[in-house]
Amino acid sequence: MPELPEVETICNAIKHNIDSPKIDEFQIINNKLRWKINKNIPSKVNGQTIKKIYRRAKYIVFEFHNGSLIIHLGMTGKFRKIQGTYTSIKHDHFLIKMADDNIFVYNDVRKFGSIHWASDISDHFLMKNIGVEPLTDDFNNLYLKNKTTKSRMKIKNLIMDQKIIAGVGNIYASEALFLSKIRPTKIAYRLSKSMCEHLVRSIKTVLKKAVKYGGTSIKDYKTLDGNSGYFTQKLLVYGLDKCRCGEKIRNVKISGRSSFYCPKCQK
DNA sequence: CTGAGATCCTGTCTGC
DNA sequence: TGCAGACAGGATCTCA
Repeated sequence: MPELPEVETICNAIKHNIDSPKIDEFQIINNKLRWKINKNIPSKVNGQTIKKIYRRAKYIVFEFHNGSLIIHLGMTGKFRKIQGTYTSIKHDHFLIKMADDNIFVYNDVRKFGSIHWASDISDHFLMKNIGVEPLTDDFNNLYLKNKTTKSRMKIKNLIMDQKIIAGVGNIYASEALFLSKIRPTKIAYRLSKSMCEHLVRSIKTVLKKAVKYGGTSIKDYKTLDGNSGYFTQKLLVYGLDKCRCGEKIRNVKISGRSSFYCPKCQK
């Protein structure tokens, strides 16, 4: 899926593509997503004004006075903006027609995405166990050291755990570990204090940079206008054959996910 | 409690 | 060209 930078990019794109924040009509096209789309959503949001659009972890949140829409893009979820008449294409799931005549259509090939209505978002099951936002001060050396000290997980799994850090996925986990010179297979509690500090810095650096470049496009990710992100060209290990040091990059499976690292640069 | 594996679904690519 | 199998950026659930 889109990870933090991609969701942030899409969130910003939606914000900037809304002239009037009032929703005319929410329409369910195909309710089969990760969780069936609740039939009551239209009655909650039709005619309502969006107070705020923001990202939390990998979720896009539309906030209203009476509650929030929580959207996850799964692996292949994307929005496209159209104007005028809606023409359906394969794998469309729902659309949000704004009063300003813009229509945002959600399309998801693999159906791993989701949309929920929550009257109280802090209480929602998808939200209440989410960990710290990595780009805030809450994510710091002390926080990561506390988490790693008592964990026997492989460090890559730990930083991808949404209950611990919100928004880091498979690509940026590999990239951050490369910057930190730590192997993805290293057991969390074996990280030294300075390794933890380096990792905190690296996660922040890589995410910020990816946001700046509009995200990464490996396969399915597209921003609102159909463009791919430019961070793809900035990747240092993910999906690459050769490290900049000349060494061949290894691709190992960790909990079933491809994990790239340079055996020479990462210890 | 922890951590690993199966699972949801479709499209694309590789190899025979 | 056909077809089987592997694989894809997520995260929840089940089980040991």
